[in-house]
Amino acid sequence: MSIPSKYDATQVEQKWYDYWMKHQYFQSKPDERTPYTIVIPPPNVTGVLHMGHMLNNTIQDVLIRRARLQGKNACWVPGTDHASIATEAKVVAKLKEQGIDKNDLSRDEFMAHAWDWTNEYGGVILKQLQKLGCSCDWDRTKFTLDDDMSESVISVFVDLFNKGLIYRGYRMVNWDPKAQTTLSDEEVIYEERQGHLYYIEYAVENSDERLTIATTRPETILGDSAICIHPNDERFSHLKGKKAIVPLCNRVIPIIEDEYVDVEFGTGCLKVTPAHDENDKVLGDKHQLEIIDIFNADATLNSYGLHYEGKDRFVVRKEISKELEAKGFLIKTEQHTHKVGTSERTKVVIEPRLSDQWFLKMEDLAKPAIDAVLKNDTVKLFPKKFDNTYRHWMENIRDWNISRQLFWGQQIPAYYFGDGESDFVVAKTKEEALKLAREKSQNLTLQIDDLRQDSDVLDTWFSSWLWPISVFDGIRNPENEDINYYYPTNDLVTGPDILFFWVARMIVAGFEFKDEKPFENVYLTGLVRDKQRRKMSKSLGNSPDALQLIDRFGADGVRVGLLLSSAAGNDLLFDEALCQQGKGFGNKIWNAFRLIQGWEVVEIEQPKYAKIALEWYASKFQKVLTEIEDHFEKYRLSDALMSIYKLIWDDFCSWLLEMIKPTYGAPIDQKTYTAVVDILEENLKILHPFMPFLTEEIWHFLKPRTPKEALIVSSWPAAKPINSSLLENFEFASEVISGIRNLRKQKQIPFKTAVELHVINNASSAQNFDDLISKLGNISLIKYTTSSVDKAFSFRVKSNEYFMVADIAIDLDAEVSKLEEELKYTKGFLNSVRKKLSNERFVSNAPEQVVASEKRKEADALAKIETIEASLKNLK
RNA sequence: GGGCGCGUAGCUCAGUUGGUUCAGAGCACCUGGUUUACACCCAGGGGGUCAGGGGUUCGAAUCCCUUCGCGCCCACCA
Repeated sequence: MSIPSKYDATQVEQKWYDYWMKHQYFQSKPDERTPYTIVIPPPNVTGVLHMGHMLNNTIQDVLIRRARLQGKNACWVPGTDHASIATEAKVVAKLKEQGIDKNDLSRDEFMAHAWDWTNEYGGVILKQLQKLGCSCDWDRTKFTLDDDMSESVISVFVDLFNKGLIYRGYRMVNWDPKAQTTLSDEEVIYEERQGHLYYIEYAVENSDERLTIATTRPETILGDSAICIHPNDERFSHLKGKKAIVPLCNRVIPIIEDEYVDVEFGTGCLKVTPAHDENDKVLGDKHQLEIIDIFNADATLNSYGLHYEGKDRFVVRKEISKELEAKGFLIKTEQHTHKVGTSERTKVVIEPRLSDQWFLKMEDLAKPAIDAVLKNDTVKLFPKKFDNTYRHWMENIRDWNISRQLFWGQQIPAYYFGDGESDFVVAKTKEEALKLAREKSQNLTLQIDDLRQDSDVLDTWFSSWLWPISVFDGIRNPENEDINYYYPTNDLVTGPDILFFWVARMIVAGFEFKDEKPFENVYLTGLVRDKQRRKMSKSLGNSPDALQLIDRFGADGVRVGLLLSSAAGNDLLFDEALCQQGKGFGNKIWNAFRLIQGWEVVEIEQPKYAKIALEWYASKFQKVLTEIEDHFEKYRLSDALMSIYKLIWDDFCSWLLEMIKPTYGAPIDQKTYTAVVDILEENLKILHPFMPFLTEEIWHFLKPRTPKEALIVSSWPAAKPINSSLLENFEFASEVISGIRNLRKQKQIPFKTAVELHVINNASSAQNFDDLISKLGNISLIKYTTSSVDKAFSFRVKSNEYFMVADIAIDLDAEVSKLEEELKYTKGFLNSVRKKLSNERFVSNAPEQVVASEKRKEADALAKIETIEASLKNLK
């Protein structure tokens, strides 16, 4: 089997993904092992892979692959979300291109189109996740609109309704006039906008007086049903009980009093439009005002709009302000900055609108979910700082508006049987509904065709909040094998932007429907931003094409690039250079492997330096392994990766391989070779979760393996004892080697010129590294001595002094001034230490060990001064 | 307006309970090195009043106060 000199990711990655699929390593069925379960945050079914997904799913794959290596029954459930409004908006847009207006279609016709679209584009993203290397159990792929998933949703709705937690309400909701549906509060994005404050005069009835109000929305005066003043505002007290006349439509409205009015703002006098503002609605209810809705569903004006009927709200705003000005009602206009709610999906300004909606009471449901996260630590958020955000939201939770005026989703299972809106029943099926309706109406002649199902569908999140339960069919069959085995799941990896939409609600659903948390840990990733800190988005065009990145750097390279700088919860400033670094890392390992593979192995004695080097690496590996475990424990994946990166690059390649490497062309002994291959294998195991393809490729090149012996299902290295004195001694030896290299560079002594090394004051037990020092420093002789060496370059490591004897002329003056410089610094250092030690309060207050360490510093400094002075004497 | 968090090397960030792993890492930068796995490389190096000011302490990047700058969440005054 010939080994290519360059690693070609594009070839290799597809090969191994196919191999993994073929041998079904991703599949999971309940068995006697401990389960480790992740449910994917289902991406939108029509979505395409973007940077956020890449980050998110790389993290999940790292976790799942590590668990698999640890011998757990790893199960990663993939799937997609029907994303009601987002998908429906896309379908509507596509139909429009074909000249079809959604409003001309029946529900069934529209759904047919939507399913066509879904079947055509849906799941593209799942294929893309495979390119990234995601080891999901694809046989378990779920879609939130699958029949079984929908059944679970409907059954939950019925259940909550029967518990009295779901109710209908005529409420002010966020209306998206473009999508013509309700939005949840979370789907409304407030943006700071430059607007105007219009000052408009209203005539007071039966009087010459005029009253000025300030508004940002002059078009809504047509829906005014009162003027409101503050009861204690003396400027207006004479108007109490009087009436005002709305300009243009000349409607007579009462002047009411309420403490809600802020006397400082505008004119201190407020117009009340209960149909179009939430606060005004509250006032309207309190004072029993008429509700005048002046808008159609698309935010054009209706018949209350007089001659503006049919025109858009913003057109009317301009025109009506002109008309008001022309007729003398508009006194002035001021610039005014305020926040405007816009639709997350369609970007249009949302319209507060009164309508009949379905709500879920949240307060009681939220209680166990609050305790789980904030009191019992049953569910842990990483990083912990999100606890506060979570608390704030959960403790101020509001009822959840779960109905949407769309087609794409689960239709609300409420059936009306009379003329009125209040004559309805809620049931899982139409047949059951009929039974209930007959009972309720006492009308046994009711037929199935007399039932009208509510035309709204459920909010998308009303299906995804069940995700960790419903993917295992735990709603319909609460005691099935899967749900009992896999639930609760272990880790959830998602963005903090859906902490409330989704994470919090899943926790609520978990306790309500399973009496148990849905997952133990929540890893909240950061948002992926570009180098200018802008959020990566389609509209900005600053998001790189995910698949193109994989083509250029390999999935392994991209995975490493993403993880290198993504501490949990911190935003990630994506930079392609990091993918390049990831790819470069792969190349480095590939070449280390080629080096090892190229050696001629013979039965000769193992050199001492190789034995000690291998012993050292064994301990070093263990030390780093415990660090890595610790990082994983804390979900610090980028730290874990960086530890592995440094272990492999620095310790394995730069130190170990250089130390054991035979001279060019020479063979290597069998013992060392076997040991270094074992070491490489252990390295591959811990790297595999991060770089699955490259590691699997090398794994199979190292030895012939059966499918059962594939790296993906091998084993995570077990912890072994660490020889820490060996590590310390190596540390010392490596400083000596650095010292030699440093001197060589300074004095321009090339490596191929062998030099002698004389050591005085030997205080280390690192002597068994001498062979290595000689090898890596090209030292012909190491001599332990008691006196300074004449005409030699020197350096110090701790209290040892090293003299490098080379056959070249030395610059005495330069050596002297170097030593004098060092002497000066050391004396200064000694002074500062002594100053501290002479401070009585320090000596009496500081812990013993701190004082002791200062004393040690003092002694070390004194010794150092002594040796420097001796050297100087020698040189002069 | 209410709440939370941040400001450490040119960049991105570590830095647990104040004290020898306290000033660190990766990248970038500078210098030298190509017959010998890798120039996607090797070796060496420079670089920070820990945002500013004040306080507590024997001792502060770390605790407290304050100023400045930035981010996020919640509520939204017409």
